[in-house]
Amino acid sequence: MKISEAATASGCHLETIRYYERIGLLPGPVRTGNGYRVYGQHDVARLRFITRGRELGFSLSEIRDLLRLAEDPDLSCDDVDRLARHHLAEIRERQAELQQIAQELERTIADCCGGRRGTCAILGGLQMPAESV
Amino acid sequence: MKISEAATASGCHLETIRYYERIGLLPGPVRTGNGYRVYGQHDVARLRFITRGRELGFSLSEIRDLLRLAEDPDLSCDDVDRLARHHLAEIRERQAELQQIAQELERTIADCCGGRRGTCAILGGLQMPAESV
DNA sequence: GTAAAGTCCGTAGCCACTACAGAGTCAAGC
DNA sequence: GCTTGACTCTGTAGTGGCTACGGACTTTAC
Repeated sequence: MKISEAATASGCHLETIRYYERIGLLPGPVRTGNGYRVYGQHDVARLRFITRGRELGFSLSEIRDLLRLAEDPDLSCDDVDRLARHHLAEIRERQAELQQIAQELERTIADCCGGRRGTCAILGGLQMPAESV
Repeated sequence: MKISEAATASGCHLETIRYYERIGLLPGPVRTGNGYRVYGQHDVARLRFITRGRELGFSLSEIRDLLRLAEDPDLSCDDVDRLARHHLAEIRERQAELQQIAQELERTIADCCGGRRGTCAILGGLQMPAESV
């Protein structure tokens, strides 16, 4: 199939497919006589793996590791498990950060009296350094 | 004060201060005869405002808006409030996304039997497109 | 035969910095 | 006065993960 079909089949943007090839995440596919790229089911599966990994918040370099692990049948999946757990821990951390940000924002918004500039609690809150809030 | 002192006082990285100046977020300061930048308390306050806004997850362009609103005393703070609420909504959205990702990751990790590659639930889960998981 | 759509490649842009090179300046110690 | 080291200046390039564009070529549909 051609690149646009591979894009549709994998849910991956056409230009992104070329980008993945450029950075070596996707092997360069077979070409037709005119130079057009030709993809097979295996490529689509790989693209879906990458896309799904991105959706789950893995970085491309983590996905590169996962792909390598997935393609070496001699290794146990301990490394995969470790990578996934590490990533989960990072997500949990990010969640906690966002929760704190949300709470601070909510408090500041609640303090806003809707009045004039001088009394605006939102702008006032932004003046303060983090440790004093 | 010089740029390194302003950096210390504001909690903003020295190179970042120059960057903010370059993109027009911070007005170019007075210079001494030798070309060194000289900052005052007002600049430090502005830098703190920016830094704090970044900590709260506002983009630089949102912060630009907030600064403009903060500096125009004729406007009521409704716009500030609206911006903050909009931002909060985005954070809540991002939290929900992360929660879903975390749940999927946890489920996949739990399904992992720690066995061989062929039965690895983590890699298997990554093969699937999002809508089928 | 022609027009539209698809593909190619290379490059530049996005955000929010961060880092570096190479030059100039300043303060302290000898 | 001279050296040393710390500081500052400017401009540019790198990061990640794309996305968009220009200009050339090919294919497809009518």
